[in-house]
Amino acid sequence: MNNLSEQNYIQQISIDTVLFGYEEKQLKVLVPKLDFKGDFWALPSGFVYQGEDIEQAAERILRDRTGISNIYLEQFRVFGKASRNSMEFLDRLIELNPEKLGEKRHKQQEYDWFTQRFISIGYYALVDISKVVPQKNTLDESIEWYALHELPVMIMDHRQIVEAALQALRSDLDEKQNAFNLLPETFTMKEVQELYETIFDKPFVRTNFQKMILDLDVLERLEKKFTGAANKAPYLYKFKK
Amino acid sequence: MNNLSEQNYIQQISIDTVLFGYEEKQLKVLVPKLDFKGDFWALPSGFVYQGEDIEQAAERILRDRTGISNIYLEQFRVFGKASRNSMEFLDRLIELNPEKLGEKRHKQQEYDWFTQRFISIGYYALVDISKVVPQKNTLDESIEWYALHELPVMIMDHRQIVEAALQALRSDLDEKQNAFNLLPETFTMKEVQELYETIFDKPFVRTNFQKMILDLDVLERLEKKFTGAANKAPYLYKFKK
DNA sequence: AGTATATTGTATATTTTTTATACAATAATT
DNA sequence: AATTATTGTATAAAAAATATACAATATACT
Repeated sequence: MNNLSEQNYIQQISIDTVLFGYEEKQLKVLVPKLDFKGDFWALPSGFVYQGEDIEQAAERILRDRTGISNIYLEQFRVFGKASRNSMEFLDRLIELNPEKLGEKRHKQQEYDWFTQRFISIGYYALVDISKVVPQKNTLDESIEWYALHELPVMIMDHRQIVEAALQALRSDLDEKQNAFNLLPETFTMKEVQELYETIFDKPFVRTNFQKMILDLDVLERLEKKFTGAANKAPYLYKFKK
Repeated sequence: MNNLSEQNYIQQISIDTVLFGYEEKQLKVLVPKLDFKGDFWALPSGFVYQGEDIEQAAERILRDRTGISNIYLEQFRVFGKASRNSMEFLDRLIELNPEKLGEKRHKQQEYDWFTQRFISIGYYALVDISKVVPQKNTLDESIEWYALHELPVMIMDHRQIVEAALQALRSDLDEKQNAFNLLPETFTMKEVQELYETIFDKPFVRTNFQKMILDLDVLERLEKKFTGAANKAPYLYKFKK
């Protein structure tokens, strides 16, 4: 651990991010695994510098893990139960990693900082998964995309945070057209439909879906995409804006 | 000021509440005025105790100002700009109230606590305005309901917080039926319509509005209400649940 | 080259929902 | 008993959502 307790962070506030990507007809979430014994997976998280907007902090946390800026971000909820702290998780972490973390008392200051009760601001983010090269940070053993239905067991309430983020994403889709942020630069209508079917976990009727999306008037039609398949080639579209 | 800096509050986190009521066909907001020279109006605000859920904190803040519990509450957004602090406001407050607040340096600790950069969690709440007897707290000169269109100039970004709360209220109305929390125990359909027209600032067609509301299937029809007017008496309804 | 096949784009029919209009019921007043 | 202003409900018209039909087409297969 770095000397987090000495850095210029706001105390007791954390940012937890749920980064969604879309690949192989599945919604995926970027989840780092901690470089400690014991299989600990946690959402990309961080803290807010004194001179930093909370949105900047969320951007920074994601930029550090993805290498890309200008990620589509939405603040969706604050998790503020008094019982919300990492004491249980940290005790187990230390118990399983005595050689690395040493005796509690030798790291008391650091330990105390971490076991404070934290109020966490939840952000979800959407990316074109092909643009991201996941970046381990110093605490990570790995960082990988996990399909939503195959998420590993996560620490604390991180699983519930993912669930709340998914609900927010679905709900936002009614007014915002943010789903297109999950797709590559260009895509076919079929790909859009598969994405929507994945997000809402229900089928759409092809012809009406096509009309509905085109009526949104947010797509620009490009050239055709010839795949070599023995059928009519679909048009490519891009999200205008 | 009490010794806020010595109390067991989480630092740099505040709760700002926008309490909506409905009276005389107007949406109103409960706004205390500070008991200092200089006309300072601020939203009912407060801090979070170490052992307290953020929602409990919001409830407590509103209970203290209204005397009632079980207020309908919704967390709607976090305001977290780095530039968000009360320094400007406090400087002016002290400047205008030297006899009461004394020299800055004599209250340095208190002053420092207040001028920290705060991240504020916004809650809006809905009440039956007739149930509330506004309670001044020790810092208030007055506390009054102000029509949304006649709000006094408020400190810091509190006016924008009200605006964001109103937007959230409107947006939530699509899925939740929380508007009924603004009405008294029983009400006529006309009163419901007037409330909706006030919230959305647009007219509804009476017959279709009535059907729409009844189709929600959240109202229970009671006896008629005889007002003495020379026309058919309307039914009273109550919000079931 | 001509036919077959799977998919795509669009048009149209059908159903449902929303909005507009009509009208009977009724609580006082005259 | 007729009059008036509202209320409750029914129905007509318009719009939106959903279902169905079909022509266009990129390639494979004969």
